[in-house]
Amino acid sequence: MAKQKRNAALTKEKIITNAMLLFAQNGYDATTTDDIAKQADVNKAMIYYYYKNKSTLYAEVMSHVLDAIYQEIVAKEAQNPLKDLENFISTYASFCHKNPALPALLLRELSDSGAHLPQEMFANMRQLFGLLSKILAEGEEQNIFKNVEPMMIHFMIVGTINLLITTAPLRKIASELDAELNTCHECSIEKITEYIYEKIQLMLEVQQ
Amino acid sequence: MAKQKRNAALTKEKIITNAMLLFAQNGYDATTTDDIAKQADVNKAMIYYYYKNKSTLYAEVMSHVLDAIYQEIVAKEAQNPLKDLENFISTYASFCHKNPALPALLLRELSDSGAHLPQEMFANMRQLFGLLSKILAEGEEQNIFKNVEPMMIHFMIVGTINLLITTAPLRKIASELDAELNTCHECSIEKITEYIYEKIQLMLEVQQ
Amino acid sequence: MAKQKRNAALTKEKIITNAMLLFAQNGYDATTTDDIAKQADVNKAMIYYYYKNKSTLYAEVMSHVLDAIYQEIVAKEAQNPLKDLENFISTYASFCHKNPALPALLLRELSDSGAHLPQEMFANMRQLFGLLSKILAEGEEQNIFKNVEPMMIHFMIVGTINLLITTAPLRKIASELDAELNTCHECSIEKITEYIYEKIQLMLEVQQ
Amino acid sequence: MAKQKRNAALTKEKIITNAMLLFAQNGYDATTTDDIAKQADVNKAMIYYYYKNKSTLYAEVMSHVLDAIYQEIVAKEAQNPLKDLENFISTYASFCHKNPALPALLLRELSDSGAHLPQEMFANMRQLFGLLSKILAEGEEQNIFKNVEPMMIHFMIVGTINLLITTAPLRKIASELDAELNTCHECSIEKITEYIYEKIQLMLEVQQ
DNA sequence: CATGAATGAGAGTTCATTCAT
DNA sequence: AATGAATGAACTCTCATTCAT
Repeated sequence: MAKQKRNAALTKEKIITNAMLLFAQNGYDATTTDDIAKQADVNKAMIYYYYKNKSTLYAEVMSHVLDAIYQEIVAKEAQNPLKDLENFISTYASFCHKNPALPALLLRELSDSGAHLPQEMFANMRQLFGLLSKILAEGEEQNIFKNVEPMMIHFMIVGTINLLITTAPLRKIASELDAELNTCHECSIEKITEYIYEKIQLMLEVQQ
Repeated sequence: MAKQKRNAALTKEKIITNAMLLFAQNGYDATTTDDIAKQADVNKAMIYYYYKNKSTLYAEVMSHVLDAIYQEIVAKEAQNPLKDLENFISTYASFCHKNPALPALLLRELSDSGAHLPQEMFANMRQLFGLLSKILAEGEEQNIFKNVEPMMIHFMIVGTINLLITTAPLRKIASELDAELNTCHECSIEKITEYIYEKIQLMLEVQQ
Repeated sequence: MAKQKRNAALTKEKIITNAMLLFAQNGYDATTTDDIAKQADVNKAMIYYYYKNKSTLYAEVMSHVLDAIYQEIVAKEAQNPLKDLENFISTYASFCHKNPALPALLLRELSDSGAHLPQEMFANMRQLFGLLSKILAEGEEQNIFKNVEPMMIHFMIVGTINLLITTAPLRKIASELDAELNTCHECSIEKITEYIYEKIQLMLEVQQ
Repeated sequence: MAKQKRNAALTKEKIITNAMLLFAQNGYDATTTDDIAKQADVNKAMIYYYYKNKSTLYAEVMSHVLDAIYQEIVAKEAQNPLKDLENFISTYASFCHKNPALPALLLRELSDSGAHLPQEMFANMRQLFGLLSKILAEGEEQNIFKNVEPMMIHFMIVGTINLLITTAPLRKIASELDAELNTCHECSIEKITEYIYEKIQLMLEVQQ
C-alpha cells in the first residue's frame, strides 16, 4: 500500500505522537527534530509547517497528555471524597502505566524548576493539583481526612507513582545485582495502586 | 588581590563546584563546557585536563554528592529503627536543602530510566536505598513497623522531598496566580521534615 | 550568471572533487573540513549531509579514483601479455599525469602500513595488482617473461611513476640548485612511460 | 632504580629516538607532542626546551637518519661501479630493514611534493641521490652501464625497497585474503636485495 | 502540503605551545 | 633542567531552522 499523501490531520498527529514518544524516552535536548521526523515518517520541514518550533511542539505534546489525564479523572468523579481519592490514584497510575512516557516527562519538567516549563503546561499541572486539593478539602470538611497538607499528599502520590514507573528498568537491574535488595521490581501496577491508596488512608487517618 | 595562578586543587574544585551548579540548573545537555569554564573562571581546556570528558565530569559531580549524603546519614546512626528513620529523613532533607542542586539532578537522572546513568552513580543510589532498607527491615523485625514495602517508602520520602525542593519556585508562582491554592510554598524545611516523618510513622503504623 | 542553487548532484561532486584535490595536496590530517567546504564553495554542513564523516569522504574519494584507473586499463586489454603490459604502464602513467593528486594519495596511504586504509580502498588496490599479476603470469606461461616476481615488478612500475610525479616540483628545484644533477626534471610523461616499459622488458628478458 | 634526573644528553636522545619511532608509525600529524613525551618518558615541556617546535624536531629526526644511511654507504665505497651499485642497494635495503621507520617517513615526505619538507632534509636526499648518480655516471663512462636515466633508476631502487617494507603487513593480509595472489610476503630482505640488484643489472645491460 | 537541500551557529574535544615554580 | 598547569586556536561534527521547488 502506497504511503498516503497530503493528509494534514494525519501528518500532524503522527508528529505529535512520535514526538511524545521520543521526548519521553530521551528528553527534550537529546531528541532531535530529525529523530522525530524519521520516527513519524514525515518530512522534517513539516514539523515547522505545523508547529512553530521544537519547544512549541514540546509544549503541545505535554499539554495534550496532561489534559487527557485530567479529563479521565474528572469523568469518574463521584462526589465522595474517599472514592474520589481512590479514583484519583488509580486513574493516574493506570494512565501512567499505559503511557509510560508521561512520568519521565513530568519528572524532567519538574526537575528544572520550570525553567523551560511552558505556560500552558504549567496551567495543566495546576489544574490536576487543584483537583486533588478539592477532593482533600472536601474530605477534611467532612472529617474523613485529618491533618491534610495537599501539596505533600499530592507529591506522595504522583511522585511515588512517577518514580516507580520511570525506575522500573533500574530496579530490575538493582535486584539482579543484589538479590537481598527488595526493589519491588515485580510489583504490578495494581499492587502499587492498592498499596499507595492504603498508605495514604493511614496517613490521613481514615477510619475503616 | 590578584587572581591566584597554577593551583591545581583550586582549579579542579572550581570546575566541579560550578559544574554541579550548572548541571542542576540546566540539566546535562543544556549545560555546555563553555558555560562551565566561564562560570568557574577557568580555561575550557582545563576541564579536559582534569576530567576525561563532559560525562565523566558529570558522573564525578553526582557521585561526589551522593556519597556525601550517605556518609552524613550513616554518621548519625543510632541502632534504633525509629530514630534511624527520623535521622534518614531529616538528614536527607536538610542536605537537599543545603544543596538544592541535588534533587534536580537526581530526578533528572531517574527520569530517563538510567539511560545515561553512570555506573558509579547508580551504585551510590543503591547504597542509599540499601541504608533505608536496612532500617526498615530492622523495624519490621522488632515489630515497630508494619507492612513495609521499602522501595515505595523510599520513594515516598525522597521523591516527596525532591519534588518539594525542585518545585519551590513553581509553587510560589502558582500560589500567586491562585490564592485559593495551598501549595505549601511557605513551608519551612523543618515543617516538611516533620510532616513527612509523622506521615511515614502513620503509614507504618507505629504506636505512639 | 548567478550561482546555481539546490543542485544535489553538483554539490556532491564539488565536494568530492575538491576533497580529492586537498587530500592529495595536504594529506588527510592537514586537510580540514573547513578547507574542503571553502574550496568547494559549499556549506560545511553539506559535507556531513552527503558523507557520513571525514574519513568516509576520504574513502570514497580514493575508491572512486582507483576504480576509474582500473576500468581504464581493463577496457584496453588485448589478451597479449606484452601489449597488456605496455597498456598497463602507459595507461597508469597517463592517468596519474592527468590526476596528479592520485600518486600522492597512494603513496601516503601505503606509507603508514595501511593503518587507516579503508577496506574498500584496500580492495581496489588488490584489484589493480591482481590485474598486473595476471598479465605477468600469462607472459610467464607463454615464456615471454622470465623470472617474474609480480609484487616487485608492480612496485617498480607504479612506485617509480608515483614518485616521479609527486616529486616533480622537488626535482625541478634540485636541478636549479645543482646544475650537475640530472633529476629528469624535463622528462615528459611519454618519455617516462617509454623508458619504464623498455627497462621492464629488459628485466623480464623479453626477446626483441 | 630511581629515574635519573637532570641528564641533558639522555633526555635529548630519548626525545629524538622516540619521536622517530612515532613519526614513522603514525605520521607527522597523527603524532602529538603528548605522545612523544609519554613514549620518551620525558616531560612535555622538555621537547620545547630542546627543540624549537614540533616541526623542527621532525626535521632533525629525518636529517639524522638520512645522514646515517649516507655515511654507511659511503664508508663501503670501492671505486668499482658495479660493486658500488650493489653496495648501494644492499646497504640501503638493510638499513631500511633495521629502521623500518625510515621508508614510511621518506614516502610520506615525498608524497606531498615537499610542501613541508625541511631544507636540511631535502639536502640529505639530494646527497643520497648524488651518490647513486655518481656511481651510475662512472659505470656509464666505463661502458659497464647502458642507457642510464639516474633519477628513474634511483626511484626503481629506493622506491621499490621503501614500498616493500612499508607494505609488509598489508601484503601479508592480502595473501591471506586471496591465496592465489603472490605478494612476496615471505620474501626475505636478502632475497629482495638480490632480486633488485639482478634486475637493475639487466636493465642497465651489464654483461655477465 | 510536501520534500530535499542548504545554512549558521555552536558543541565537545584536541593539541601545539607557553608559563610559573 | 625539569615539571605540572594553563592557554587559545582549531577541528570534527551536530542541529534547529529555513529555502526553493
